[in-house]
Amino acid sequence: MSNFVTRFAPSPTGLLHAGNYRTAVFAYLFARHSGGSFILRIEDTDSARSKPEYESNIKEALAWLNLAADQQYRQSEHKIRYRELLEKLVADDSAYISKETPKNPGDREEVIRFRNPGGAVSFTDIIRGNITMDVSDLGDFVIARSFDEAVFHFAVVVDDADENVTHVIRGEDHISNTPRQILIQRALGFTTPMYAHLPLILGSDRTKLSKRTGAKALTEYRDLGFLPEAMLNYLSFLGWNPGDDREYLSQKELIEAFDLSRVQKGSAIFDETKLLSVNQHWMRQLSDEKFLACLDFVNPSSDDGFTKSLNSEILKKAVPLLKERAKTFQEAQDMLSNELSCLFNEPALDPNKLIAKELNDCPNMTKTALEGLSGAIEALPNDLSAEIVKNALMPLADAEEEKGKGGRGAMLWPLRYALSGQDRSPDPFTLISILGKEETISRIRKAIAILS
RNA sequence: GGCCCUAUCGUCUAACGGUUAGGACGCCGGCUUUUCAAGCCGAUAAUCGGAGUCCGACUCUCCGUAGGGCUACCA
Repeated sequence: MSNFVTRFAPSPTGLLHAGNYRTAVFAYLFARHSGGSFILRIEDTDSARSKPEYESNIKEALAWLNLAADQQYRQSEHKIRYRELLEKLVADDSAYISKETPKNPGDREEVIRFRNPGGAVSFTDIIRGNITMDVSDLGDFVIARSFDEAVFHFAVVVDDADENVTHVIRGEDHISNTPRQILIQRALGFTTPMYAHLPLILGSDRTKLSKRTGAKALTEYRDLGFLPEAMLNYLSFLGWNPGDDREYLSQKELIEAFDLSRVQKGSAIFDETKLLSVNQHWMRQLSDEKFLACLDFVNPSSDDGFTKSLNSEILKKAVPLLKERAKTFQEAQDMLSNELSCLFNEPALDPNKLIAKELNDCPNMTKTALEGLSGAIEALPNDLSAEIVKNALMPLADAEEEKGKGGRGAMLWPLRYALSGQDRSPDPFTLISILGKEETISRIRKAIAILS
């Protein structure tokens, strides 16, 4: 246990993207690793732009990632405290009420400005070391629009102090804001917390991730059938690594391994391709039962009922195929509706495709091949595995190979096509093991009928 | 423009003065294979440039260059 306190302080003025949540992940990991606490603070001081739906989206995303906060609150709940301290600053002349000529709609005639003492302010950043900035050119900056409307810099300082925040972990875009916040802390007699400014997450255009440049909201990934453990794993590895060769860590392992001293200084580009492969890894870790459950809850907040219409026995057998092919659950659903639909529905066959290319001048050979196959399958036990089927049928295909006309394909292509009706599908042995003897033979008979 | 931060394969990164500069993802090739996917094996690929310091720099210093951030009565 430690007395470390850190926080995630999003503003509910839009849907947050992966870059925002990466900050939450690091703060959370830091808190849990050190046995400290993690606060969720909703920064809704901009009442015009803050929306309840954005706040609930933030909470949904955090719940999805399994980043539980020890405490949570909104800054709008602290107005009285802000007013009290604002009045104190004005009373001791650290701040003053300033007459303004409004520049933008909504601007006040009077605001509260901080009396900037100027000079150099420096602080130590855990990730970057010492940073010094001349604060003079900031001028007397605005700390509140009125006594009841504190502005970001002021509210942050007050809350961090009141909540005993020891470590401010936030994006690098706040480095330039830090000196003025330190000025406010000094005026209020607060101690300065430790700062850790994280490198930014960039889009493929190498600029800060933003909706405008096409960054998805984090919850979109959830709705696309990504696993939270994959997202957490991927996000943790953006700007940090455990110091060994491990690439896939569970939340528990991440908490154990996390350390701010291994955080990168340079920004990282968000790479969806890599995310996809991490997601595939975690999908494969799931038990078949859990995998099936996820198929119906691509968006965990509601049951799509996707699998209801599918034969459950067959679906169960298809899970290994999905695990090997799909990189998201959305993809898995799509496969079930497309290239794997032949598992559930008898395909329509095109006679021209039934015959292997090399043999298209003699349909009779294909017909005999299918008849031979059908007989061999008939002789198989009822309980089939792809292995058993393969062992039984490959000799026949090899025999065809001996004859030299078209090789194994002369037999295996029509078999696979008769069963799938598709140019691309799993191999015929797997198909047979899933479809079962009866259905397989029925489909082969229909294919033979088409050839006649 | 001013201030600040940053800089290793295409991407995420390892190497905290001494390595043939390592791994992962992707890409490419091969094996396997009727197809697709998977799997296995392999290849290509990087220290931004220039000065220093040092016996020795990816690593330290300085100068460039490039990229990014901030520069609101947004956060």
